Amino acid sequence: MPKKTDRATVLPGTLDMLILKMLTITPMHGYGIAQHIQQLSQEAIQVEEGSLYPSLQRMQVKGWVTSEWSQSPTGRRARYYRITTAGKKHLGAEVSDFRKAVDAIHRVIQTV
Amino acid sequence: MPKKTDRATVLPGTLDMLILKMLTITPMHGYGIAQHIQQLSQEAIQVEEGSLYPSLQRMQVKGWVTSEWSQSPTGRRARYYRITTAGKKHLGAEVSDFRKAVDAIHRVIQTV
DNA sequence: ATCTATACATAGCTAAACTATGCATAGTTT
DNA sequence: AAACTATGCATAGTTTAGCTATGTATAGAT
Repeated sequence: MPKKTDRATVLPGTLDMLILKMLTITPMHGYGIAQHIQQLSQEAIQVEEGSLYPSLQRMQVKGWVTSEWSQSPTGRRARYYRITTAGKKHLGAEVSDFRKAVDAIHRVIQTV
Repeated sequence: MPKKTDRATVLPGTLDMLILKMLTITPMHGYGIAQHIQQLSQEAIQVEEGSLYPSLQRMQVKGWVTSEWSQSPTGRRARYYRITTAGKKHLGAEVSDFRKAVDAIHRVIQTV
């Protein structure tokens, strides 16, 4: 029996944005991206591998990231992702839309 | 050819919360809920009927809302929804989780 | 008469994120 | 030497929310 999906993502639809943001720091491999997000969010966000890698592949198809095999600091092979110019542009739009959306939701849920 | 789904919801996963919040004001029918959310969000959020009614039904099954047929002020039949005690409790948790999630995301995307 | 706004509802599709699983290797522990 | 843990990538299959599109129906305005 598969486990009941009790709690979904922190906020669906924001994963791409978080990943792209991490890649503006420096090119990273998937595992590193997940670690960074987890640490920066103070353990509030944990990116599942089954979400992470499909997302990276989608974004590669869309031209927001590129990737190449390389060596991780620990000497293991790893695929390093790099944000593209189009990716940066998209990230900017996503962050802007996110802020607007949050503001809009706050207006609604703060009503007395 | 069906239209490309270009922009999804403002923020997926928040619809139930918004609907429940509206019902804390007063019992409303579906159409009224959509109008209220649209106005309070200053037109930023538009709730599609194909999202609204399924959501109301799901929440009814979960026991967060009840409903009954009645008359709208314009004299037309309308199904009025009312938030339950369980619904209020759930709403509180949702709002709390939402705020935490937004904070966590902000921590990540505000990194320099 | 026709059009617009109000009002509910569902069938069918899409896409994101999840669970579960598989593969593989470096380093540590027993 | 064997086992375990952490690192690392990837995909198959499922679930679910929200969407598009469509149908029904009626009050009020033009």
